[in-house]
Amino acid sequence: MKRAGSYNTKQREAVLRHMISSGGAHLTAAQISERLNAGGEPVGRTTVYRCLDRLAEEGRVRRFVTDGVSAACYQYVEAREDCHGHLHLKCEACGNLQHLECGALDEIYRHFYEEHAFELNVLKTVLYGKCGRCAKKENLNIGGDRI
Amino acid sequence: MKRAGSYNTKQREAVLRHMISSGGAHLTAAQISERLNAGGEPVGRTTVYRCLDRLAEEGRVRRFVTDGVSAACYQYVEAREDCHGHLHLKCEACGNLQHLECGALDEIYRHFYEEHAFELNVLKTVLYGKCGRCAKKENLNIGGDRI
DNA sequence: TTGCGTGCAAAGGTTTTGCATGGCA
DNA sequence: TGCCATGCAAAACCTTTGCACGCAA
Repeated sequence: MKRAGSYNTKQREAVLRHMISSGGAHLTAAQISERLNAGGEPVGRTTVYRCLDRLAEEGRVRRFVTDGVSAACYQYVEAREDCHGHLHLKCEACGNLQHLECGALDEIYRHFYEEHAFELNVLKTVLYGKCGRCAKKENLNIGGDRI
Repeated sequence: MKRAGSYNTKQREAVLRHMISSGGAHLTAAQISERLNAGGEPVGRTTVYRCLDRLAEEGRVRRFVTDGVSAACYQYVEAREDCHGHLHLKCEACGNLQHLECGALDEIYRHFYEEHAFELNVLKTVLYGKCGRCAKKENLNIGGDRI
């Protein structure tokens, strides 16, 4: 599964291990680098980018972009690829990105596929809206505009 | 529908007019600025960004991010009222943007709202995937990758 | 030894911000 | 007149690249 002529290095292992141990968390390259540095396994930002690039190429990690301004997020992909995984919900108010893991999603997929002949790409799709906390906050005090 | 205390300027009109006349094309801020300059209606890049920000806020324009490295694209959104409660499906293969009009959507909204406390923003959300035509095509001849 | 990997610094690109000027109402 | 808008330059930001050095095999 390894690219021919590639070496195993501590840094590469550290990055992969950190992705795995973070579960399905969304991490930026900078976060990964910082955490590894704090954990006593320093890996430069450049190297983190390069490792993630390769991992993404191999399909072990997926890269996604929310708004294009903040940094890209990387997420570990469970070995099982054809499990539907999950959708992502991005709150436009607080910027929080939340995983949506829900049994009803299968039904939604099926609906799009059967009724609209559309194969939803879960990896790329991000749903935008407002999370419960922010919606509540906005109802309490009107005029709290945020980016 | 205008923000209170906003002025109409030539630049803002020029940007909006250009978006409208470009149909549903995907344009970057730089492209818009260049074309307007070439057309004798100079609008600075900064201003283009600010106009697009506001138009996106008003829902008249949609902002797309492809990879987070190249520039974001902006696209004019038909201002029809009957487009209000519709999701958009974007085919990653042929690029076609399809309006989704379906009674089941209400149920989906309600599901997100009640089960996940998430208010879906229909204006900004685009579902990515593959339309029926392209999925069928891909099954016939393997290896037709497109961006 | 060979050649890939690493990491610093710098470059490249997009988007935002500060600030003085100009224009709408 | 009072704001808001504009646009230049510069900043902020993420990501990539050049290059010398280090390390895996």
